[in-house]
Amino acid sequence: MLTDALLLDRTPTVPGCAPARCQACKARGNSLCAAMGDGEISALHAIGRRRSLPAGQVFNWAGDQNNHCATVVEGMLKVTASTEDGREQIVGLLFPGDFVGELFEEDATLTVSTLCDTDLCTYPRAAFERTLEDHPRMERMLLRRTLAALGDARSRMLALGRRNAKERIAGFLLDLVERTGQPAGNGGVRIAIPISRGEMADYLGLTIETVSRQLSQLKASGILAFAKGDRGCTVLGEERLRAILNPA
Amino acid sequence: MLTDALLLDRTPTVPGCAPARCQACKARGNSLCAAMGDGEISALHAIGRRRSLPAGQVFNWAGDQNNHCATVVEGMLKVTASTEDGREQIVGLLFPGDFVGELFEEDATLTVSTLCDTDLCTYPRAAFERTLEDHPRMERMLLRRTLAALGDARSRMLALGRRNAKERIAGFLLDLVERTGQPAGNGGVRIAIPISRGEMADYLGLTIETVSRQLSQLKASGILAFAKGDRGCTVLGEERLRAILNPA
DNA sequence: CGGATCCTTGAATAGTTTCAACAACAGTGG
DNA sequence: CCACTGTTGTTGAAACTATTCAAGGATCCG
Repeated sequence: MLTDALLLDRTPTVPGCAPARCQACKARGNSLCAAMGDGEISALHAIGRRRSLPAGQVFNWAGDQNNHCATVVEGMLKVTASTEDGREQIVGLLFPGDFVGELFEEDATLTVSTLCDTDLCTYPRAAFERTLEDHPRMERMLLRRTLAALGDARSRMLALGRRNAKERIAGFLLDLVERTGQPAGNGGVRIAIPISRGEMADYLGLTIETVSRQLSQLKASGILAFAKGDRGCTVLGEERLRAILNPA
Repeated sequence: MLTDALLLDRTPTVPGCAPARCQACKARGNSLCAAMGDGEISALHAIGRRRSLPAGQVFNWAGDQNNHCATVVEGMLKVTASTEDGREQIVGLLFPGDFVGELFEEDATLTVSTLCDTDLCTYPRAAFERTLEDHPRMERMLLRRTLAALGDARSRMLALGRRNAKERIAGFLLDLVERTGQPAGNGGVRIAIPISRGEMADYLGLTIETVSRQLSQLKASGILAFAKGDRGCTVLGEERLRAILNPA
């Protein structure tokens, strides 16, 4: 699975009571806020501030003081861990509605940065943690999300520890099919690849060159179709991808 | 194989004060139960059953119905994910006080099994989830643990995706120093290696042979000392291990 | 147009796995 | 008691996979 997003428990809202910004928020339906009634939500609204970041910007550096957390309103972010000598591993991707930040930690251990222009609803971490205490439904929602993220992390550990390059690429593409797949005219599935080759490599624990070579091979064998400079592709052989991911 | 040695403690609940079983529980101090007062804890006690498992026993198979969760009272377990063709990756280790199980999932995706003789306090998952709802302090404790497990998983993703064999071994040994290290006479640190070479390999995403070779090399270079058949070793060069883990 | 970034491809290299053999040890049963 | 078997760990050699190093093409934007 590619995403931490979890759709559940959509509390019906009563129009007219929630602050205007929250009412109009695109992420409201599947963010932590979904757990809050219109009355409750003003507690979060009171401490939250909207912030727009351009693509490629860092929200928080590993090692810095961990003062802020946030909800993704629109856009995408990556969470990266790195070795001292600069090797990077993307340990998570964040989509609208996802929670951003490491709670209960004085210093950040991970770097969070935007993959495209992104809107966030940010909160001071301390204030957010206090709000969490007062709203068990929100805490429950966060628990479920965290459990989902943990499940995700564990399935990626299997990929990083035990799958070869071709299998990792196949798994990644199949995740994208699930998340962004749209039927294409020729019976294939059109998917968006929202990140660069370099970021794919950082996500999959490979090098840029290996990613490029594997994609070229899939193209040559007719499983995949994509044009140069195209951030997306058409999956023509979904079944064959599954066969690669799970060899006999 | 031995027949399933399964011991059930059916101590009746004593309302009002902590049940005797819980009072005497070795894990009480650092498990979820630590969040509960003596009165509260009887709610958990009411649904909990003690269970002893011998080493090498499976608590729950991936794919099976996910009906039970537990707290580790004594012993150790491993959580493994596997590919369809049988490659295994240990995605977590569990120690006394740790929570066992995947909440809010109908079917288990991971296999949990004992690494040594282990005592658990098991709960029916549904009943546990209900109890969780009634006890926000317990839920908060579980959230913190889950966040910690996620942080752990992410640092292991970095290791699996970006570190070579020697670095993974060094990191693993340093973790053990932190967790089980005892000063040894000669200025070194004595650590227990609680798992077999094969399990180390499954944990680190390597093969048995590579683990064995790397350990032999560390021994040859005087960083490590261990005898054949010894499930433990003495770290003589902790600083040199750190230098391996974080090369310039 | 020039420079920067991203992607692709080739050749050589290095690191890990695979395959194979063997030693040490525990438990089993004759 | 001793062979027999299965498990665990070690070591060597060969094979393979992914990385590293290197070069060139494509695209975008000033």
